[in-house]
Order: sequence, then structure tokens, then C-alpha cells
Amino acid sequence: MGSVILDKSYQPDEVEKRWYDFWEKEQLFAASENKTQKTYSIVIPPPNVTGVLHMGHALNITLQDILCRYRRLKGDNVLWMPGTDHAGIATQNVVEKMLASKNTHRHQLGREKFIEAVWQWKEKYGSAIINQLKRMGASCDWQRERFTMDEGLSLAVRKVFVQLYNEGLIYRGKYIINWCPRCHTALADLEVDHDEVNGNLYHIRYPYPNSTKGLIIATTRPETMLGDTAMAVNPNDNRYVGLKNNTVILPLMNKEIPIIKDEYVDMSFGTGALKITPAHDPNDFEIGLRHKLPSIVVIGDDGKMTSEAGKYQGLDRTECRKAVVKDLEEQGLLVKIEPHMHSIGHCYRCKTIIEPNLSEQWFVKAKPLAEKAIAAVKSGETKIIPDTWANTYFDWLENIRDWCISRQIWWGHQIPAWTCTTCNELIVSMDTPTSCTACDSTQLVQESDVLDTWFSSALWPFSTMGWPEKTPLLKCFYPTSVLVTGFDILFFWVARMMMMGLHFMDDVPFKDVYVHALVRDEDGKKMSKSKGNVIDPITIIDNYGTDAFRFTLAAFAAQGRDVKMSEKRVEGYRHFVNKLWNAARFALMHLGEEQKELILKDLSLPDKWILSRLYSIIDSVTDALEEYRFNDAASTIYNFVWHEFCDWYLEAIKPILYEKDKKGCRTSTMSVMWRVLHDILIMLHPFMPFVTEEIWHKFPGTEDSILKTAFPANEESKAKKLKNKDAEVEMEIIEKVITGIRNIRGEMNINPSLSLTAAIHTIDSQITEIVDRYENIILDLAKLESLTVTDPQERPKFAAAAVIDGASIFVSLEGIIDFEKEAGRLEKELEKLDNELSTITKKLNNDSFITKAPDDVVKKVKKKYLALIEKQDKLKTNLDKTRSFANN
RNA sequence: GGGCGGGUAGCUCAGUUGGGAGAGCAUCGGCCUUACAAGCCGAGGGUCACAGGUUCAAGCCCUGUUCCGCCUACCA
Repeated sequence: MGSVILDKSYQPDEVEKRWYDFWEKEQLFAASENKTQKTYSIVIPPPNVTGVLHMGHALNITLQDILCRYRRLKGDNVLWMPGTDHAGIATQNVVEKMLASKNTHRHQLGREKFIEAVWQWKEKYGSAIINQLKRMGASCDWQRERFTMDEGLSLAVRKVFVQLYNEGLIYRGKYIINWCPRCHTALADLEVDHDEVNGNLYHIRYPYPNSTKGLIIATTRPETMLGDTAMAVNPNDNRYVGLKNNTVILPLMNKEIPIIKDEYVDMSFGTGALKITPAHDPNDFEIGLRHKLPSIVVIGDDGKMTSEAGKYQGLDRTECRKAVVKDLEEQGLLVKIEPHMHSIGHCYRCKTIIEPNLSEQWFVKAKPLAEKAIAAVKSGETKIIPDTWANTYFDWLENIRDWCISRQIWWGHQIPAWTCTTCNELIVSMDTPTSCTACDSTQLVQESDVLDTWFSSALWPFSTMGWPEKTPLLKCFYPTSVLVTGFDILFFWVARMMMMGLHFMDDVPFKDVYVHALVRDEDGKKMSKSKGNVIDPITIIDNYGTDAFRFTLAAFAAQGRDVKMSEKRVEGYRHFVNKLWNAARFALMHLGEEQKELILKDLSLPDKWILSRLYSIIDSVTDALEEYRFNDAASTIYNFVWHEFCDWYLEAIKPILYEKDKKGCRTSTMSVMWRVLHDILIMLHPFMPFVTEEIWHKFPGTEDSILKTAFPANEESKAKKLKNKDAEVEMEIIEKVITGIRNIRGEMNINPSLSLTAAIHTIDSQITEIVDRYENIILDLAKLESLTVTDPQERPKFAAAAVIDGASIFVSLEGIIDFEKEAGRLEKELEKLDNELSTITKKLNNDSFITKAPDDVVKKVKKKYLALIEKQDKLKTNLDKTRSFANN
């Protein structure tokens, strides 16, 4: 008897902590830097250091961990590089809030003190997310954990900046950028979320000088008119060809501004006249450049009107709009207000409405970098999976605009540029210069802006591996094998890593990009704090265990489809974890300590069958994982474990284990049970690391951690030998006999404890043989007292009949049979059969099907037809008999 | 405006070269059968969004319509 008795149900909490500590202590996740083995590497999408784990991380981490653990089991030298991102604006916001609660402000502290405070904050809270990743079971190489603000990574940032500047790919200039008045910084175009809002279209008359007549423009932003420096019409617009006036008066400001002609103006919109505000609209800015118009900044960095706005100075931009509209109305210049749907940009960090503002910023010239990034995916050097995302990737890169990389915040990599206050020379350098390169002055002031956080994360795949040094790590693991990420950062991060990787490493940063979906709530809505539909992964883990949670995520992670998460689903997979646990519990009750090899002598049919099935499952799971079909892999194992291994195999071998079946070889059967469960544990390990490790250690014939074992593979000729089609066919016959009998029991409401006798009528020698040989399996699983095989003869009267291919089974129900009920049951069967038969008959009566369909298809259909006819015949006979019995 | 994805059982979804419509959960009926009631056995339930087309054959391929979701864009 068995060596270890497991508890009746699996208790995850204690197990998880114990094994994670063990794995870390033994350094089982550590990558080796010598390149003798096949290598496999992934860099983690670094979570924000301020962040807490959400569902998106949970899915992302689970998928990466499945890949990493799978690859280790396959024998690869795996590096999973972990780390966090300094998340400039987000982190600064958090710390500023903290300061505000202490009634202070960053400007009160000063830059240096403030940055110090952020570092302190990071040290204190920055490990929260890392600990949460560990609770997910993430098998990262924690010794190598990186942070985007680490010294090494900061050096990489400076190096990249200086080189790009010297190559002319970074420049500084005064352009319209997206300004967040609340975060008080410029943002890249990508960092602006556009939302449709119900706004108004204000029609305003700009009078000609000394006239009450004038031109009418339409605008959604009347407050910007204070900064208008022209009015524009299309040169092809007939309405304005013979225009006498070439100026209008800007209302409220009482300033004469020119009427210019520019083809940009859309003649079909409104009156075809457009007001031009070069300092507050990107298009107007371009037009302003073309026509050498002055730019007047009327809205300041704080969102309030500047002194250029005259009497509106100091008003907030929203208040100013109201005031302007009111004044225009009073002066009779407001023609009308129309409701107008349009989209408005919001800051992606704080949701404040973005202000397009003229300001001096740093930019990356993106086009040349983008071209290489496009080519690498076109040529297949990097594969995007699912490939539908490649189109999105191309579309963005092909239309890319220059990337504004400077941010007016303090937390981040300060731009390595200095201005000489004496001669105004701009110096860009890796190291802090001591004197001006032009005039030798020592009066140098460093650029106060910091870089966009995504600038440093774009370097992540190589900066984490020690670049610009030529490290062994880079040699081993760059390019990385795959990047696993959500589509929401395809442009932010993936495309930019491609650009930087190709430029600085001269090679793609990853061979595959696996783009997974978003996790939504059970109604398919995006989870958000404001909606209150957020499910906290840690709560799920507390309640259901990490393994159940991970398996749920994997099982629902179908390519191209969002994951809808609900506790109920996790609960379902917790049952699966428990099922596995109990299968192991059962096995361990029988297995002895000494069990450690597969014995192939005297195998029973269930043994041959389950081994055959095991080896096809190994193939399917392997293929699915190689192709990132996580849900396929998960459901394949799930069905195998539950419905084949537990429902059929373990039940079928009970007669042998309990030595009721004298013909069985108990030793061999136990070895098969051992081997199949052994391989199941390994295959499930990437999905459910904790429970598999726990069982593994109680399992005979195993030593050390399950992480150190090998994934079952089919390279051996053994696999070929063990795949056994005959056994699968034979087992199917047994299953059908048993199911037929069970069906009768169920339909006739016969208590399972009641033992019955049954007879099988058949002339099929294969069925006869199998039923005879494996009688006790059938007796056991169908709860029969006896089963006799006979040639077709007079059917027993008090019996219910089940018809399968090639045989009728009569279950003796003497004294309990209800002929009416039995007739009803058979009629129902017959009806189903008739339906099937009619479609198949139609096919066979169709000449073109016979002539045009491939032979094997026709053959199959004919065979099916014959089988159905035979079945129909038997059912009819049985029905007739039953009816006649009923009437007697 | 452009692009992408989706509409299959009550719910969530699978369905890999076109050839017998599936799973889980939920529902109904029967069971504490010595691994598991977080379980076992059985059953019911679908015009595969709609309309055409190609084909011997369409959930799958083509065209159109419609509904939903997402991404993207400087029409004031």
C-alpha cells in the first residue's frame, strides 16, 4: 500500500509560500551565462514601480511564466529578466500627493530634495509589485532585477541620447506640443487619449474695418481667438475670390489681422473661413509658418490666460471661454451656437484636457528609425503573433511623427545637455562638461527637463543586460526569444524597442512578439477603478489559490480575444486543481516508495489505451505551447486529466488494483498509472507550478524539484511504440457498452446500488472478444452482476435495450421494467437516428456527391450509412417487441 | 474618416487545409459507489447575426447588410 496519504482536499496558501521560498533559496530560476545550452530569454514588461498588480499583469506574467517554465523543462538555459519602470509622471504624481498630504510642495523642497524623497518612496513601496509577481509564481531571475533609473541603465540612456543627437536624430525646437496644465509637462502624441465629447461650434463674425459686415468663422474653442493672428480662406473658394478687404478686425482685442489664402482650409466646412491661432493649434502653427504669422501665446502653462489676453488675463481657460462668449454676444458678434460632437485630447495620466501649446522641446526624428523597424517585421526577423497586429504596427510606423521626449518634471533621466550662459552654446555630452566647448566659459547650466519614461524603456532589452558594455549576458541572450505584452503598449513600447534595438544593437530585440488581449470583467467591460468593477488578483489568489487563477487565465487566453474574468470561472478551475490532487491521492494510496519505472510487460487494455492517449496529448500540448496557443494547451490537458485519466482510466484499473481481475498484472498497471500521472504533473507544471511541485515531492521515484526534470517528449522510439490505435478502438467499444448500460440506468431511474445482469447480442467477433476479456471492467463500471455474450436470439422480455455499433445490449429489469417508459426511450433514440439518417441518405442519393466528392469521404459516409441502418433496424425491432410486451 | 476584431446552447467561449455542431458553467433527473459532494452517473438545450454567392458539400471561402467592441486620425 501507499507511502503517503494526502489530505482530502488541496490547501494552497501554505504550499505556495513554502515552495516559492524553496525555489528562490535554491536559485532555481537563475540563468547561466555560459552558452553551452540552447538559450531562451524574455524580458519582463517592467511594471510601474508605483503600481500594484492588476489583472493585466496577472495574465501577462502567467503567460511568460508558462513559457519560461516550459522551456526550462525542455532543457533550455532560460533567462527571464525582471525589473520595474520608474514611470516618471505617474510616480511624481504619487509622491506629490503624498507631499500635499503633509502640506508641502515639491517647489518648497527643491529639485534635489524632491528626488531624494521619490527614491525613499521607491525603496519603501517599490517592492510591493515585485512581491505580488512572486505570489503569481513568476520564475524570474531575481538576482538580476533591474530598475530603469539604475546607474547602468541611466548610463545607457545618456549614451543613446548623445549618439542620436550627434547623428542628427535628436533635435531641439519650438513647436506645438501637447501640454498637460495639471502635470505641467509636455506629452508625446501617444500620451494623449482622445475622447468624443458633446461640444459646441461657435459661429463668430469678424467684421471688416469700419464696417458692420465681415466674415464668419466657426470654432470649438472661442477663447483661443484672443491669440488669432490671421483669418484664412481657401484660394480656390469662389466666395472669396473678389474680396475687397484683405483684413478683418479681431473682436474683443480690436486688432486688425490679415486675411490669408491657404489651401489647407476646407471649403465645405462652415463658411469656409478659418481663424488662425498659431500658438494654440498644430495646424494653425503650420499655416503660421507658411505665412510668417506671429504666434501669440494667450494660454499659459498653468491653463490660465496670459497678459497677452488683455482683460481676460488670469482667467482659467474654461472661465475665459464663458467670458468671451458672453462679451461676443453683447457686442452682437456671436452669430449662433451649434451643438457639435468632436474629440478632445486628455492627459493619459490625469485625464486633464490637453492644451496644444507652443514650446521649446526635444524630439526624436522617428522616420529613419521606423523604417528599420518596419523592415525587420516585413522580413520576418521579428514575428508578431497573432499577425493581425502586424498591420496595426505597420500603420503606425508608416505614419509616424517625431517623438517629443522632453518632460518638464523632475523624476526621470535628466537630459544630458548644457547651455553656456556666456555664449549660448548647446553642449550635449555623456559626462558633465566643466567648460564651454566654444568659449571656455564655466558658466554652464544643465537642461532641467527629463526624458520620457518610454525613452528608457525602449532600451530595456539590452540596457538590462549591461549595454553599452559587451557583456556575456548580451552575448547569450540578445536578441530575446519572445516579448509577451498587451496590445495597449504596442506603439508606446514594442515599436520603440524595435527602433532602438535595431539602431544600437544592429539586431532585433526579440524574435517573436506575442500580443495578448486585455482582461475585462465578466460583462466584457474594461476594468477601472471609477467603474468599480476591478477584481484584485491578490484577493483571487487568497481565495482560490494561484494555480487555479493561473489556469483560468491560460484557459481563457485565446489568441485575439479578450479574457473575461469572473470569480466563478476561477472557482471552476479550483475544482480542477482539487481533482488533480485527488487523483494523486488515489494513486499514492496504491503506489509504493520503490515505484520508479514503466513496466511494459502484460499491459491491460486500459494501460495500453492511456499510454497511447498520453503520447498524443504530449504532442498536442507541445505543439500548442510552441505556437502560443495557451488555451488549447490548457484545455487539452484539462480534458485528458479529468475525462480520460480520472473518469475512465483510474476507474477501469480498479479491478486490477484491487485484484478482482485475476488476469491483470497489477505491477504493470501500477507502473502505468505512476508514469501517466508523473507526466501529467510535468505537463501541468508550467500552468500550475505549486500544486504540481507539492505532489511531485510526495510522489515515488522523483527526487529534487519538479523544475529540474524534463518535459515528456516524443523523441524516443518508445512514444511511437506506445501510440496504439487498436487499443484506442477497443477501449472505445468498452466505453460504448458501459455508456449504453449507464444510459438505461439513468433514464429508467435505477438506483446505482442495484446490481443488474445484462446480455450482449452480437455476431462481431471483435466485440465478443473484448467483452469477454474485459468483462470485469464492464461489470465494475456499469455495476453489473453478470454479463453474457450470446448470438442474436430471442430477446429477453423484461429487459431494456441499448444499441451500439455491432451489438445490442439487454439489461435485465425483471420486476422493475416499465414497458411504456422503455418504449418512449427507444422512440426518442429512433427519432434522433432518423434525423441523422435522412441527411446522410440525401447525400448518398446525390449523384454529384458520389462522383465529385473524394473517395475517402464517400466511403466514410457509406460506412456510416450502413452502421446507422443496422442500428435503426435493431432499435425498431426492440421497439416493436417492447410495444407488444406492453400490450400483453 | 480609416483600420481591426467579434456575433455559435440560458451564460462564457472552442471549432487549425470546407466533409458527422462541441466544452465549461447554469438547468433537470438519479446517487454520500472504499481518490474526490470542490465529487460520480445520466438527460435536455443551437435556422452557427441576416441576405445572397461559389461548391457535390459552408459555422468555416467570397459579396452585401446589420449590431457590438476596440485601435487610429489635425477637418476648425
